[in-house]
Amino acid sequence: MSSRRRRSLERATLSDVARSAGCSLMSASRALSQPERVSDALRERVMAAVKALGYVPHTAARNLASARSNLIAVIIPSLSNAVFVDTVEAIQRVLMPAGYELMIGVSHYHPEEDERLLRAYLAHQPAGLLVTGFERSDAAREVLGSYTSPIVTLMELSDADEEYCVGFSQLEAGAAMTRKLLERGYRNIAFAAAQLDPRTLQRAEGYRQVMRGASRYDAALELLTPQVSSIGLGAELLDRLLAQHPEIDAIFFNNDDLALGALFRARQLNLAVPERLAVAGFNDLPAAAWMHPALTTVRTTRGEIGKLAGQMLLSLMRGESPPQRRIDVGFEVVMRESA
Amino acid sequence: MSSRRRRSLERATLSDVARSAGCSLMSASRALSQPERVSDALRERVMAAVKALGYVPHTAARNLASARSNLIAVIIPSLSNAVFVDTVEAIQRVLMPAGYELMIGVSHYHPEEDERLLRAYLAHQPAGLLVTGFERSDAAREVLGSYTSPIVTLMELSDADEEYCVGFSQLEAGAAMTRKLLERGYRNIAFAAAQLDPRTLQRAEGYRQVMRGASRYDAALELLTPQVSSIGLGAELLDRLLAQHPEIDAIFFNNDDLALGALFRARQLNLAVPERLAVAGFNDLPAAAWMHPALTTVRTTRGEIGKLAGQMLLSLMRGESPPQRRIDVGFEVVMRESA
DNA sequence: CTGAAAGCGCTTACAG
DNA sequence: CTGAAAGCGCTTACAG
Repeated sequence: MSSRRRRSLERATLSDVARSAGCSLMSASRALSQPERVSDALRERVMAAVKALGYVPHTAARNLASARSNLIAVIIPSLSNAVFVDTVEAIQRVLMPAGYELMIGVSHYHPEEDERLLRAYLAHQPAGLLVTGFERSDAAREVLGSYTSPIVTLMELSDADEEYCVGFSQLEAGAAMTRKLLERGYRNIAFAAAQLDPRTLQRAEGYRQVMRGASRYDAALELLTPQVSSIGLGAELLDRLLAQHPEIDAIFFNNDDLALGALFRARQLNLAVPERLAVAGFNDLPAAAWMHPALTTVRTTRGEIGKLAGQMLLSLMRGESPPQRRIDVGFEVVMRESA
Repeated sequence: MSSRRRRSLERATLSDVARSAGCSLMSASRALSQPERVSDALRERVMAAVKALGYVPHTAARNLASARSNLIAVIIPSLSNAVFVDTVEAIQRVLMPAGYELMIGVSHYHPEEDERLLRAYLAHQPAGLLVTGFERSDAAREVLGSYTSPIVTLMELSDADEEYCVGFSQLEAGAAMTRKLLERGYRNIAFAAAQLDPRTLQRAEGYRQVMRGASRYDAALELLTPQVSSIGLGAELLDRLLAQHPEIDAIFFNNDDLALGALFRARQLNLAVPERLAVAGFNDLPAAAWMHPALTTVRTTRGEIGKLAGQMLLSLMRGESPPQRRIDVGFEVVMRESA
């Protein structure tokens, strides 16, 4: 009668089901959650009532009452980047069959967004949390501090070795590609990056260390821009780098989108790749191998990262302690035609 | 004392906050949700307690008590397809500032997944629902039937005109590109598609109608495969089509990934595009314009779709009736070099 | 401006 | 195998 009652008219509750099945609320509850602990007759009556009323259980109420949750929050910086899509898909493939539901939050590489999402998602009491990388604002860190369920970090490896994480050394990957480029004889190797998220900067640091080690480091050959990565931006970065430093003989791009753009631009400019200019990328997206020349890049196993992180979280949520706190999935430098 | 109590030790509740602030539970509640209706002194004490205890409100409890929800469920078939990523991003941009949170579900083009997601998400009592297209299983339709909050359908337009939807006529888009190809003088135009979701089939139907109208329809030139779209598959479809029907002078691909693959393959085979074979795609992904030859394709405004659908949902959730139930955002045939 | 009580829809020990 | 009661964390009318 009160306006609160009105909702019951709109959607059936468990107590409607119980009434319709002629049993108590809690028998109805049990028939649904532990069907084997209930008589066949009761179970059938309840199921019939569920069907007749179109009953859909109220997850939030269930979670609240049971002090459990089937929600997993995963926070990634971007969905436009295929790397994270692959990771999320893999996570979903292991967590969904286990009865969990994913809440996917996209921070767009903004620390404030990251914090906002963390706050919003933790307010849902997720059973587990998957975050990308270790860097976050103090406020975000504080929010995380009050969270008591398992957390697994994606993409990066903790130095501290006291956090659960699945990833690879971004610095090492940046270093490895730079080393290869030097081995191939390139001397004036530029590094071009956008977005400037922590992983990009770690790769840049890897590049820097190797270039310094070879006494070839020149800060002017580093082009870092906070803009969003895109094919068009890659083309633009190529233009800028070559205009200012025609001596450049190779460019190592922070990701494949940028490198693809550079390859397209080189073609427009009739620049011979890799003879005049070598181009390398990062991630090995599907298009990389198909380009002409085929793109030299670093292959990352994000599917593996998602899968292993999902499994680690699963075992943590079961209260087990996983064999390893930190899983290094590695990476692979793939030399193709462009460098 | 009981094991139930233990949770309170782990995370602060509103009643902990109230105790710490020396006020009633409901004053604390009010201080948080309607800060202006509370004295400055009280507000400050409550805020201090919140901070000190690291209190995070329990969204599920709030939603349950208030019979409201800040959750919006959106169900899309894929995240690997940039089209849906763009759509979701746009939706998020309008709904998030309004205080809503997105639950993103990916059905992988499987009706059973679609149904499962619908069931799982509706169990969270979302304030609104965004779904992709109209086709779904009977079971899914039944689940939807019990849902009483607003629903807006993305991508397609309803014939019935009794549903809320934002999209464009996929059939018309397929027809328009086919017409253009005929105008350009191509005669043996093949249609190649993967995934075979409803929208793909509608585009195929558009192609069919136009080809029939021109008395050029040949069922053998339609290559439909349920496989997942990818660049590699596009290359493969080109091979198959040309092997069986060398007379083909143009291929209209169901999406850009496929068309890109065909362009790459054509280059490997030294096939002149468009002289020997014209290639057209669908969606106008970023790479399309950069290819060589640049890809002829159909530009779809998924950002617009997401934005308008989000706005429509917003006004429906406010109880308003939006000016239009059905918004046609159209499409644009973009003729470039490949056809 | 502030508070006591009831209730959101469900589950969990505890009895029988 | 089944049920009455209490409680999950919060908000909502209703009083004062």
